[in-house]
Amino acid sequence: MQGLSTNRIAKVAGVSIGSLYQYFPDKEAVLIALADREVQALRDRLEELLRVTQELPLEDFVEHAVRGLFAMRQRHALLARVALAEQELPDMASRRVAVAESLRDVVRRLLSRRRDEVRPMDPDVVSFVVVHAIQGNLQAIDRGLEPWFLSQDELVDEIIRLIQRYIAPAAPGSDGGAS
Amino acid sequence: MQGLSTNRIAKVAGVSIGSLYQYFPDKEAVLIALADREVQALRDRLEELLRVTQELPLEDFVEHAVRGLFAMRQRHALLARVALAEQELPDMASRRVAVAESLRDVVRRLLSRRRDEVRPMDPDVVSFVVVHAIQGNLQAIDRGLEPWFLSQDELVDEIIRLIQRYIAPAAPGSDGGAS
DNA sequence: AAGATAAGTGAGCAAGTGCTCAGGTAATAC
DNA sequence: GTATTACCTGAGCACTTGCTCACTTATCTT
Repeated sequence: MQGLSTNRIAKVAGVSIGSLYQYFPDKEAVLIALADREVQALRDRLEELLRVTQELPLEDFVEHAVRGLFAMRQRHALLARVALAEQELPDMASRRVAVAESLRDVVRRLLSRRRDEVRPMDPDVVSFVVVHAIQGNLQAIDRGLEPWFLSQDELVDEIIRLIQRYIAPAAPGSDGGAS
Repeated sequence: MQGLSTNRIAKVAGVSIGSLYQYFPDKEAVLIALADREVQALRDRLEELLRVTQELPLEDFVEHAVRGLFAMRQRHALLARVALAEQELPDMASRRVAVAESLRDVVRRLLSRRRDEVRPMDPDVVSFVVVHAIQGNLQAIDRGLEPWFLSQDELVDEIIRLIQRYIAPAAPGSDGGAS
């Protein structure tokens, strides 16, 4: 599994496989422990982001938040790696769900604090869409999918605009009125 | 590699591994052939989507396009599966890039045809952001990440709204003026 | 008919995986 | 010293993987 074998993990950790298996029942437990450590760090960062952005005006707050998520994503490459290995490790899936929930929860709290500055919305639905719209773009960026003529900065700027326009109070004319 | 072994592929295809390796030099070639077939089908569907939506009013067109992409994604689960295996197969990465480019290209053509109905935009940047915002959400949905209290339909509706608000002509008041 | 060419087969190889277990080492107790 | 206890080690197991190659089968030629 692409350089995440138990033998390699043990070697990198500086112990023998024997020792590794004295502390963990199986490989899944090892990966989960690794992931949980990352997840905790990620949660701490999110809390900090919440604290830092809550005093900013709405526009800057969105910008700050998106840039913060971007920086976090780059830093937690290991988590992404481990999460990918999830595929066949069932208990891993729940961790991933938990991470997504944390993210959505933060966004929901961020948005509900500014309830009167944004359009009326269902916070659950909106936070879901926001989080995964951002994630899809960040994923594309750090997969190297952006074409050579677009810089990362331009794209991040545009993602910020996407979110800003999405949560902005409804434009007067062109509202989608259909059920 | 989770049920995508050469032996299994051969069995499913109804031939022996020996025969498989008479036609393909190695596993990567097999996967690429599988992927290319899917990619072609996907491209055809995209062209059809372009044709079908071009007469619709802007709102319906966005809705139709997003729903179309959603349906496509579900149908091409194999491609996603193979693309995941890309991880360690270098030549696979370029196929994935090509798919992303096709998608962006279609969106760009869709948008540039309605240039006067939407806000002024850089078509490359916008199509990138649109495609990957949608992809991030669809991915989350078919990873089963949506919470139990949100239905898929609600989410798809909201994704549609996200795109509509993003490409809509600028609202008069709250435009992001900072460079 | 026999011979030549092409197409297909699957046991088995080398390499890698997750994991075990007989044995080693070091500290403490008597 | 000898036991007891605690931790640690890595050769090696059972298994899966991508891939090979001696061999069988089918098709065509004369």
